[in-house]
Amino acid sequence: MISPPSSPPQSIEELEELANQICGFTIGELAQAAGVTIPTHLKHHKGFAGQIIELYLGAEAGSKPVPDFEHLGVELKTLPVSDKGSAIESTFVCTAPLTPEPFVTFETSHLFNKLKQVLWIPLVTYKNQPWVERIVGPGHIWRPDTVEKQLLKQDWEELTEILLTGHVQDLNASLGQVLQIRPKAASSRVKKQTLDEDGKSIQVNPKGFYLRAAFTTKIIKQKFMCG
DNA sequence: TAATGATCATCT
DNA sequence: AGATGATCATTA
Repeated sequence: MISPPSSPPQSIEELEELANQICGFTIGELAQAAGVTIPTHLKHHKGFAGQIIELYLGAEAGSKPVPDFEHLGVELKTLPVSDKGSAIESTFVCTAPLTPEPFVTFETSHLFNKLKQVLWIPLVTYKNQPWVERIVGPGHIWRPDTVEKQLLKQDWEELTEILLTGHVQDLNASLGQVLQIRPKAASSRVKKQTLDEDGKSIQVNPKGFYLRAAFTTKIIKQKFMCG
């Protein structure tokens, strides 16, 4: 049986090798082999699958606002996909600053820093199957191509402009072609102080950047179309 | 408190 | 069924 590595991968190649080794196993099998207690419901353990994958790929646990494999510049994302290869959920990228710093560009943004290089791990989910049966699919490193980068940049600039000008309250998830901003908090009752368009202090629900499922579906399918 | 890992629940 | 808004656990 397979077991988690004792140290983080030192190169992209090592990371890809680790990803290859867990391909084909289910989340339940990996958790069991690692001696991790398997929760009954995902509702109270939404990050469980992601954390198991982190364990097997040698990612450092933690909540730092930097890529998972900082020394490699690689961010790790698990993505639940249907048996047809479509993303089932949107993908959280990072917290959206309610008051972005002026002069930060897309290229220097926290968001792009995380999306420069992503190791996508598809988790194949069949309908009505328990989530522990999700199968680890073939992982691959993705770097946004010219078109993808331009789409991300457009959306980021549009959304950041709204934040910069204090129109946070006008934001909703329908904005953005490939990116969107949605609530990211323990509940809608959680509030954070910021300023509105007139510079008046207001309280709003914290937000995060998410990649739309249609966008991540294309990324995952590229792997199978181009090899 | 604010960042990480995300999925849940509801509405259209 | 897809999209939007709400929510859950954990760590520093």
